[in-house]
Amino acid sequence: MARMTNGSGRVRRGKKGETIAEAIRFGPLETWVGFNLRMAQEHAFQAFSRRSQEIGESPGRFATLTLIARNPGISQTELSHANGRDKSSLTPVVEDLVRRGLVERKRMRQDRRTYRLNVTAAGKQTLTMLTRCARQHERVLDRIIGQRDRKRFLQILKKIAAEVE
Amino acid sequence: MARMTNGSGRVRRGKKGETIAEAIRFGPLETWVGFNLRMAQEHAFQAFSRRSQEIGESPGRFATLTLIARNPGISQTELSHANGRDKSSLTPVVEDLVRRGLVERKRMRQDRRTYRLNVTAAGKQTLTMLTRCARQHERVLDRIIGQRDRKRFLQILKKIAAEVE
DNA sequence: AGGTTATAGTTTGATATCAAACTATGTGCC
DNA sequence: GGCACATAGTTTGATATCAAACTATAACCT
Repeated sequence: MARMTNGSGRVRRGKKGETIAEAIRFGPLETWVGFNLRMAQEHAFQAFSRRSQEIGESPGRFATLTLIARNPGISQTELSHANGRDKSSLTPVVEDLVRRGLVERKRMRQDRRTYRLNVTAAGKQTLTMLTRCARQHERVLDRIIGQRDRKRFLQILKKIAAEVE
Repeated sequence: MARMTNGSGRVRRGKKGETIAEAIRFGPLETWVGFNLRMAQEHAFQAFSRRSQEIGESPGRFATLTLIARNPGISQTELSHANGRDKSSLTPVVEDLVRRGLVERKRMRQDRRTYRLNVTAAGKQTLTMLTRCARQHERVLDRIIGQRDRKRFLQILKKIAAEVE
């Protein structure tokens, strides 16, 4: 008795110990963009995470690798901005990518503080696999969103990232 | 010279050391929902984080407190599902809320494994402040999204959270 | 009743992230 | 040249999160 079958249900007991199932009330969260944005992101990320783990890569590596590939010689600070993370978060990520031979890193001549990052041949191979995997993920999201609203939806996401103080 | 003024710019040097500004190329990331969802969420969260820190609360506490208030006697597992987090993440959060007297926690009579959570009077006061703060945040997001698209946008976010495998 | 299985919550260990302090270089200005 | 300041990247310390192992209780089955 009283088996929980899904995550959003709620179970209570009456006076005689009988099972009473109730829906969770979300109150104002129901209509707030912030909360729903977080939930959507979290679920989408988890799904992609499972997918990319199948090919043995952490999901965070993907955007990083793509950005390096598309911007040969990019510096770590530029990369961290493009990727929306603090530069300090990038240190271990880049270290790992270099150690595994996916990315190569050279000091700049003119400015010996900064590194130039480039994807190696092996990195390109990995990126190809990751990209395939990301495309599958995108197809799932596309089907959920629907072709008609997709473009507008993307625009709004970009607008939020750009404009929220 | 060569001062970086914003996050998405890229600076390079030519052969004579002159400054060349370039835009970051996002490649496929540009049109992928997953990436843009993450960026939007991150930015929105950061903004709310700053806002809620002004009243001395961590942003994650907000959804938790709202859900307890709206579902008196909710258990930790139910709460963790509603909130989209693992139950183990909730342990320290609830501990902290209880310690600070915002939430009260009692064992259930019929099932001595589970707790019932309730918001205290002090918790309600804090929640009022947090809610005000969240409403301001929502107004900012609303202005960015636009009244016309808001409803559809929310629907899609909910759909993603619900349906992505 | 008693053993097996399920569930609620906690603990533990791993990861990712940020922010602030730090090191090393570079730039601007006198 | 030399001092103040800016910038690139790293280190450190704090937080949040998950997943798996653990504990205690409870339910199910014979």
